[in-house]
Amino acid sequence: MNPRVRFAPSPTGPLHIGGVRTALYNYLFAKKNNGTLLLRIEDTDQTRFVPGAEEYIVEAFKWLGIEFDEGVGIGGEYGPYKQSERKAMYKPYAEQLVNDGWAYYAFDTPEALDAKRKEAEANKKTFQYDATTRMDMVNSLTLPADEVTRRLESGEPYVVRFKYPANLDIHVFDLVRGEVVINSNLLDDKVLYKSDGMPTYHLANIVDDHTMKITHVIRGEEWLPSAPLHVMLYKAFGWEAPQFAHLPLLLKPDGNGKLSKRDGDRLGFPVFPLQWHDPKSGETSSGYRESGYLPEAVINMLALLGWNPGNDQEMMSMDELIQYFSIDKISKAGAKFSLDKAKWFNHEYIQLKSADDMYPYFEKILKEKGIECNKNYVNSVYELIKDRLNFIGDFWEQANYFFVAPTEYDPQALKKRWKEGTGDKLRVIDSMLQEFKPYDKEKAHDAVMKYIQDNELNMGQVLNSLRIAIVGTARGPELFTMINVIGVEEVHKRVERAIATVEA
RNA sequence: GGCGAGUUCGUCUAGAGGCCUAGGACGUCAGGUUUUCAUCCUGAAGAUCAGGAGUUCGAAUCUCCUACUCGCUACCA
Repeated sequence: MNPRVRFAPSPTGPLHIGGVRTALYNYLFAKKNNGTLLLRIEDTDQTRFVPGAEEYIVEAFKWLGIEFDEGVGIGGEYGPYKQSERKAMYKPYAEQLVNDGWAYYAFDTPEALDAKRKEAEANKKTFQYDATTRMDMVNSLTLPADEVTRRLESGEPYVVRFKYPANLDIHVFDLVRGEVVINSNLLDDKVLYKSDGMPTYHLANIVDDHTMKITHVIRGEEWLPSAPLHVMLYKAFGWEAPQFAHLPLLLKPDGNGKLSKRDGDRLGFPVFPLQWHDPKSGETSSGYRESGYLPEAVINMLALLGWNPGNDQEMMSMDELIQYFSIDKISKAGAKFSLDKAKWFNHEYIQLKSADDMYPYFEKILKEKGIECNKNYVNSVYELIKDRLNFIGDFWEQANYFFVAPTEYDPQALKKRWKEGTGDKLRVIDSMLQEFKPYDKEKAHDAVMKYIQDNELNMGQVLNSLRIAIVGTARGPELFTMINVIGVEEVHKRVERAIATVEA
C-alpha cells in the first residue's frame, strides 16, 4: 500500500520554519515512496484563529515548491480538510468512547479545576486529573446515571475526558527513536471533547488521521509526550495505528531553546518563509522570500537540519532530496539553525542561476530605485557581479555604480591611490580608451599597460585611481571588462567628474 | 516537581564493536590567484566522542549510573 501522510498546521499565525521542515520531510517521504501528501487545517481552537494565516500557509508552500496532493484548496475524496468544517463528525466518536468505557463526561468548571491546581500548588504538589483523582471530581463516574442524563439534557457545559486504564505500560514505536514506554498511571485524563462542541487536537487528530487513511505520522518532537494517548485512542477505537516518526526540534542559534519568532528579530534572520504582518499587533516579521533567499536554498538548508543523505553531498535539488530521503537517516538530537550556513547555501544557489532567471528580481529592485532597465545590460552586469551575491538584495549594493555614476569617492581609497598628477594620467588613459570604438577589451588593456610601462608608472596606482573614478571606491570586478559593460563614453564622463571633484 | 527525549570539532553532521591517528561541510585562521574588493584554489587549527562504571581480546558504537540540555505537564496545537 502506498503511504499517505499529512501536514496539519493550525492557522494561528504564520507558518514557522520548523513547521516548514516538518512539511518538507512529509513531502520527501511521500514522493520517495509514491505516496500521497495532504494538507489539513487544524482549527479546533476558535479562540486562536488568525485571519490570513491559512492563505499564508498555502502561499508559502507554493513559493517553496512543496506540493500537496490533497487538502485545503486542492480537494480530494477524504474532505473536508478543515477541522472546523468537520465539527459535526467528532461528537459521535466521543460518545462512542464514553459508551465503551474509554471516556467519561466531566462537569468540573474551569474555576473548580483552577482551584484544585492552586490548592495542590500550595502544598507543593501538582494536581492531575487522573486515576487517583477522578473519583473526587464531578463527572459521570461519580454522579448517578440519572443525574448525568439530567445535566446533559439541561445543556450544562461538559467535556469528555479519556479514561486511562490503571497501571498499563503503553508502548509507542517511533521510527526515529525506537520504542518508548510509559505507564498509564503517570498520564492525565486528557480532554477529548471541549465544552464549546469542538474536539481537542487529540481526538480530532486521531479521527481525521484514521478517516483520511493516514499511514505515517511525521511530526515535531513536541508531540512525543502525547503519543501514548494517541496509541491508546487507536486502541480504544479498535483502529490500526499509523507509524509514528517524531522529528528533532529546530533550536535557536545561541542557547538551546526552541527557535521562536523573537529569535529571528533578535538575531537578524527570518523565522518564517514569507513576510508576515500580524493583523492584531500590527507587527511585521521578516520572511525568507523578502530577505532575498531562493526557495531552493531554503529547502536544501532545511532538509539538512536533522537529516543527511548518507554521503558527503550537501547541494541537493528537490529531486535529489527525494531520491536520497529516508526516515532512518533522521537524527534524534535538536539542530541549531545557522545563519552562516543559510547564507552559504543561498550564495551557492545564486551561482547556479542564469541571468534570465535572476532578471525579474533585479528589474524589481531597479524599478524601486527609479531606474529604467535594459535586460541585456542588466544581464551583463549580473554576470560580472554574481559571485559577490549572497542574497538577491545584495544586487544593488554590488552593482549600483553600473546604473548611477558615483558622486562621492571613498576617502580611504583616495588617500592610498590618488596622488599628485593622478588626474593628468587618467586623462591620458581616458583619451586612449576613447580610441577604441567599438571597444576592445584586450586591445584597451594592452594599450594602457604599455602606457604604464613606457612611463614607468605604478600599475596599482594608475589602475586603481581609474577604478575609483568609475566605481567610487577600490572595489569591483576586473577593470577592463567593467569598462566594456559601462561604455567608454560613460567612463569619460566619470573620469572628468572624478578629477573635478577630487582635485577641486 | 513529575514524565519523556537528547548529548561526536564553535555550528550542521559521518559513524550500526576492530576500516577512527574520529571523516566531511559551514565558520575561523594562514597562504595562493587578482590592479582592488569579493569569488575561487590550497593548507591549518579545531572533538580526551558529556562524565563515571561495566561487558569485551577490543567501545564513539552495547549495558548501567550520574550530570546537563530540551520538550511535555491547558476545555492550545
